[in-house]
Amino acid sequence: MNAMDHVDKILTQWQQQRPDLNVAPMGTLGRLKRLNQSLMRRMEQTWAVYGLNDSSFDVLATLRREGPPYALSPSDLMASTMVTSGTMTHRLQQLEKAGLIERVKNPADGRGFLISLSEKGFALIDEAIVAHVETQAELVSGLSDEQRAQLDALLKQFLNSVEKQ
Amino acid sequence: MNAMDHVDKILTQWQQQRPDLNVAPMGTLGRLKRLNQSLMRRMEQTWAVYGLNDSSFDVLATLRREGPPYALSPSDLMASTMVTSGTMTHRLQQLEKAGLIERVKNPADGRGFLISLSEKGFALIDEAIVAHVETQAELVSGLSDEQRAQLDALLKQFLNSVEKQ
DNA sequence: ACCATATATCTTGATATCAAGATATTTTGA
DNA sequence: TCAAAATATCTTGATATCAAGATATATGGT
Repeated sequence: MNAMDHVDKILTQWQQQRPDLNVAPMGTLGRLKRLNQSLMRRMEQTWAVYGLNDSSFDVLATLRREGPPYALSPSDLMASTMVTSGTMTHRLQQLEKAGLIERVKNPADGRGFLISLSEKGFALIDEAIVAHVETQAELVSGLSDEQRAQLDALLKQFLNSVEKQ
Repeated sequence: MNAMDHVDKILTQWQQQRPDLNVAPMGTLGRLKRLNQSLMRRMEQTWAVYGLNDSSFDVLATLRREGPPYALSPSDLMASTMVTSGTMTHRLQQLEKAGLIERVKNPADGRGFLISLSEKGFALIDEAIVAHVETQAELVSGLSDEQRAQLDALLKQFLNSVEKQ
């Protein structure tokens, strides 16, 4: 419980080397980063079972949860997933090559496209999401429901404050 | 406070499309991921002022906080920073080219090296860490000290449970 | 109607990362 | 002592990402 973890050791080292620095925030941000890294690696294993990774799962899931007709523009997808246009172009190329999405010219705007789930893409994401949710449940099982809710509230406030800054 | 954020909208969409799924963990993990992404981007701006990025800062800071003689093997650095050997080789090449580290053959083990901060590397990281800590303080300023401590405790337990799994 | 500006997307070039395998050296066990 | 296994590091090949710039189309103001 109170045992020193990897991050505590880092803070102790800094305190000894640079006692002038306030390293408390470093502890919080360091754990956040390391936790995220561990969580991502675990989730990637589940995605890999379905031939997916973070990027491809992200796009397919965004289209799936949108509901019928399971279609968005690349710009909408960029906004949802926080990546640049070059990254989204690349992701869509891969997914199109794999036959998981289809693209049609946007009839309402000659500059753009609409990206939609193919039948194959729909079937795949609808199956993968079940395994993904199970993995996530397992990952948070070290916290009680109440602790998870507390964490949720703190993260929500934190995220809100950072995105406003 | 209670306003719907980006993650809440995602959960609502899933609930409507797939009411069979328990998406509560997805909220927590989604906020963690998005928060980490926002935080990293902000910290990168500070590192860039010193010609550094996440990778190079990470290595230099690890050597600096180690204390005299500011030296570790590539393997030690890999363990501290959670990257593969190929990644560490690449990082060290860049840092050596920039004159921020020096490498000598490990006299005690002919297979390995010791990586140490150059004078230039020491001066740079000792300056950059001050700005970095200031940025971190600003990033967490949306939480009270008590909230930050609470978050810290929850993250610590969470991290511990995930790394054990 | 027309031009300037904004928008949607793609292209290019550079960097970081990983997994798998290669090489050199050390350690272990019979 | 010596062969087998372990370890430390590097190399290779593939992928994902970003920033900056290019191209095509749309929109707004005159």
